[in-house]
Amino acid sequence: MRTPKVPLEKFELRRAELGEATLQTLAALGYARTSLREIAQNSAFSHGVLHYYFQDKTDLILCSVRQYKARCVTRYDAIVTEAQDAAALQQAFLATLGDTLRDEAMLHRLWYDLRAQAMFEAAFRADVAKIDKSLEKMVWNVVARLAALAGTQGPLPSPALAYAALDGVFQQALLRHLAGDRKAIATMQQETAALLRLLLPALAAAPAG
Amino acid sequence: MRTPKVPLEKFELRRAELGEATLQTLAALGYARTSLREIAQNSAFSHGVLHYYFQDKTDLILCSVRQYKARCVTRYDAIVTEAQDAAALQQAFLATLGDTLRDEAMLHRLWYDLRAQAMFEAAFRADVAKIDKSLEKMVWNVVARLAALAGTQGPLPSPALAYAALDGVFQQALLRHLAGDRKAIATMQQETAALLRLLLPALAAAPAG
Amino acid sequence: MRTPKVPLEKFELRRAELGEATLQTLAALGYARTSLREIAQNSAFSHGVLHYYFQDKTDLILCSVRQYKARCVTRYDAIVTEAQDAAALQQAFLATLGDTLRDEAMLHRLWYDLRAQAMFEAAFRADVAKIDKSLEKMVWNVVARLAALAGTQGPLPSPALAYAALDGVFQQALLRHLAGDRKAIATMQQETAALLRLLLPALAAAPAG
Amino acid sequence: MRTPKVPLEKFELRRAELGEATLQTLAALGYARTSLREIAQNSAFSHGVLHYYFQDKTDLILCSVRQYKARCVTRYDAIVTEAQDAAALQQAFLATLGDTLRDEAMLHRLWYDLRAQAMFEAAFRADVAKIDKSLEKMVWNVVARLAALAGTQGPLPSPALAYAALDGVFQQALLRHLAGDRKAIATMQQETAALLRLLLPALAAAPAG
DNA sequence: CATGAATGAGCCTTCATTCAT
DNA sequence: CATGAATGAAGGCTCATTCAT
Repeated sequence: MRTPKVPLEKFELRRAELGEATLQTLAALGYARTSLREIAQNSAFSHGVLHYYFQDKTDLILCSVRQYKARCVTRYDAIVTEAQDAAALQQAFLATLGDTLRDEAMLHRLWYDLRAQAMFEAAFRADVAKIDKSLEKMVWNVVARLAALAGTQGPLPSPALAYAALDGVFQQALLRHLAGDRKAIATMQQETAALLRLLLPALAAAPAG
Repeated sequence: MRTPKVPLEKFELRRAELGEATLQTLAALGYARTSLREIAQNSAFSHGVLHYYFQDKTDLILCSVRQYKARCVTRYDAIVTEAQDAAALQQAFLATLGDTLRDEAMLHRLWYDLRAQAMFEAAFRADVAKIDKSLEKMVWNVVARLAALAGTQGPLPSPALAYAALDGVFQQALLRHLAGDRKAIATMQQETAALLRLLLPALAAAPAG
Repeated sequence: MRTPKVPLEKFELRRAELGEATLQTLAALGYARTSLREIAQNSAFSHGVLHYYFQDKTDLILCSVRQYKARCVTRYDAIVTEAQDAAALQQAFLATLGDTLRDEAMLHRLWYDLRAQAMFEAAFRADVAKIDKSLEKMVWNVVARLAALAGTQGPLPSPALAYAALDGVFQQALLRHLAGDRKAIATMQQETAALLRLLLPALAAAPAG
Repeated sequence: MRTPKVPLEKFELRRAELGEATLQTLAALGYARTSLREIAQNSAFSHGVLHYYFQDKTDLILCSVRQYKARCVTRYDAIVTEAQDAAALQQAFLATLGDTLRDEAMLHRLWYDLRAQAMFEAAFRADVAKIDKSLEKMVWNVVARLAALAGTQGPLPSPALAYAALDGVFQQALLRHLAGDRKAIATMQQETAALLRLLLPALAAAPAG
């Protein structure tokens, strides 16, 4: 009871804090342009501290990437739980996707950047794959619930296919949004709606309001 | 503004040659890890000459990216022209997709890398967007022809949606392929087939062999 | 000037303990590659405590060097006391030299390292000189006793010369031993015997068994 | 004939130039305190150049060490050739040893430093061993010639023993000289003379003038 | 034209040292 | 007393870029 925090817990807290600064810097500059000095300047600490809490740059980036995951993965849980019918769920989903695109564009471009880096650097692969799997699960939560609410009878698409296709649409939208396209969000929502109708034909019968 | 005293044709030839070396190096190492020295070493020229033919590193990379486009964009023209029926076209498409994934994985991971860089560096955006548009057109060539051969009656998906969804599937497959998944290609082909059936329901009636 | 509130005895005990850890680390890595962190990790203490017990790195190293001296300087006392005749003393001396080379090679290379450092850093000079003097005395103990037992009549070499020459032979042997030469110890013993015969011609008359 | 120097030759020339700057810096600061930036500052170049001409720090140091050897190894050739009798040769030898100690103390302490480093760093061992062998040969040139001129009848000491013992004496003298002992050189000459008389008893009969 | 020598900023990392707790 | 968190200088090294030849 002398020490308010277990040392190890405090250590992890600081790691998380620095991981967050890393995330912000990576999101702002991209992997290729992010240096440890820049990260430290976006934190309350000197750059020497980074090597006190992390083995090396890779360790730091992986830690911050895991933080990204925790932040993303529960984003759609609430709307899945709360939605009363298919139309409402779809609408909430599209709205939240739009919010994400608008508010977290920086963070999401980082994700696509890191996923691309994982194609080159084996060190990133395991973590990136785990996050991708989590995102797939998250998307599937929505799609499966949507299917249930819409009373889908026929076969469902595989979770992998649903995620890949929806992610493809999101990625294109992000690209256009970052290029300054004002209609990127609205277009993304329309295309996502169209894609959902293809994935779950039952939705087409009861279109979203 | 360089005013080359070389005949302009030769100048462009050299640029192309160096662009090709750049492409190979980028594909092997990724944007973040590619240096001008490395590029020069993968070419027949010295390291200093790069700044004679290119303003700076960005100029060089953009040039090499444009070369990437030329290489990709006609890849599916032949099968569109030659296919006699929907089943044959789909089969040829899936086979060629598989070949691409197997034989040009390096080049394609570079594409995803550069597309991610374009989200950070405005200088890359115009070129990346143009290439993305070309790819979309290329994909649409196939999809539209497939629809025609299958005798699709109802509305077609938008070219943007078709491209985004198919690209999403390809990207996931590339990720798994590079991670060592032996079944990545086969899985990609199955998911692409499933996706095509969703995009063009008429295909489902006359499934590919 | 630190005024320790610990009993002075305990303070000195700690210094000795940390000096020992320093000695081990220096012997393992050499002066140029030894860091305070590494030293602390080879001790039972934390890295911060070093600056409580020592003014700075130099102070710590000097302390550990003095410990080295204490360890070495009595090494040949026993054989001088116990030997009954010249042949036995010489044999015991050579045997012990061999043991030293085999068992304490790490510590001895440290000595040569630190002696070289003293040529650059004035701070080391006084301590190194004192140790060198002690070693000279130690060697002379043996040589002088050997001379007495052999019944040497003529003039003796100076202690400084005897030490310098014997040390030169030892140093060469250590170098070869550390380079992996299996015969380094045996060669050293032969050369030392030859050198002793030159230093004390009386030995040649009654050669060691 | 266009280029006044063969490129490769020019490259080696620059390497030698930088090796020389390295040698000066090492001699001034010692291995543990020498940085590449410091070396560059003792040269006409920026520190980036060092990595253009040398693979890494070890490569640079090894190159400079090899230069040390070339400088040392012929130092006594002239006096061996020119000396007419044993007394003259011994006197010339002692005089040159004294000059060396006075004029090149810095360089010689570097040698002892690097020889100590070789006990820790395997990368240095081969070069250090080769130089040590050259020095032994150089010393033996003198000793053997001295023996011949003195008309030595009995067995000679091994070259290794002669070198080790003489080097031990020189090293002690260097230590004292660097510590400010004004009599270090004279003492060294006396002890060397004494050692030579022990090594070559024939010298004692015809003492040096 | 083309080379490769040279620069200097910047990168990741290590380190001795300080200091709040 | 002792810890370990934090600092900032310095280390080896890479890099895009410039420029004399």
